[in-house]
Amino acid sequence: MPAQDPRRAPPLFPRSILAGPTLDAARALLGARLVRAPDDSGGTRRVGRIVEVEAYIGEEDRASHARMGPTARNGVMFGPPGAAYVYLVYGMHHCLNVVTEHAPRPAAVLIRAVEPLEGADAMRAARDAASGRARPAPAAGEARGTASAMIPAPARRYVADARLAAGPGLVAAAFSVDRSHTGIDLCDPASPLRLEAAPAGERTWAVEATPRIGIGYAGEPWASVPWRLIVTGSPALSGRRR
DNA sequence: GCAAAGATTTGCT
DNA sequence: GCAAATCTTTGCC
Repeated sequence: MPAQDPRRAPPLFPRSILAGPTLDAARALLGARLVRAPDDSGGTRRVGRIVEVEAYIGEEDRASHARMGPTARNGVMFGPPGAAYVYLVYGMHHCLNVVTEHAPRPAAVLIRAVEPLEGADAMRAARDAASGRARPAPAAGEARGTASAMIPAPARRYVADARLAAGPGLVAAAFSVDRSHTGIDLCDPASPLRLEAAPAGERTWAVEATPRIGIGYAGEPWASVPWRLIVTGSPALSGRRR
């Protein structure tokens, strides 16, 4: 089989899929790549394979942030597909969503877990930064601004590469995503954070559907609809391991 | 203007 | 297995 031309542009994730029904988009996002371009927060490119997502569909979905209509927080959900929607939960964790369907219908897919493929070290550093474990050294008198001086992170429990982004808050932390990313176009190859399609020929994977996590307040049927989709058997799925 | 809960993660009991 | 950490957004007075 011929080697792929390395100069070829990365396979973009098609916006047309995100513009379609949200459950179809969610299914298609499994296996796709979440890509973080190199920047100040991490010197290397970070890439992860999406293995767990949840769909939030329409104003009628009582588990969705769109349930109370457009607000300052959720406004981007009512906009065009492909935009990032990032919010803060529990006052400390960020969650990354991909906006789906056509404006003004509000819908999005929450990226709950990815399998690291590139840049695991940068992901570890970003997690430490997000959790405040590695802090900038205190300014010493007039010699301020030595941004490279960092207090080493205290010892912490070992985390396997596959578990670095095994949860929605961890995905955002590992990829240095926060609310400032809300509204950026995830289908634009120039965006610092973007989606890419899985390489052609990558083998297919089994998918399972389960109820969504942590939305019991929504009541039925919303609490039970199987709108959480996972790649069967992935070591990077959210939740505590046995 | 204030009180309550949240699309989570972690560490300790 | 349970509770703390932490702050924005929403709901009600």
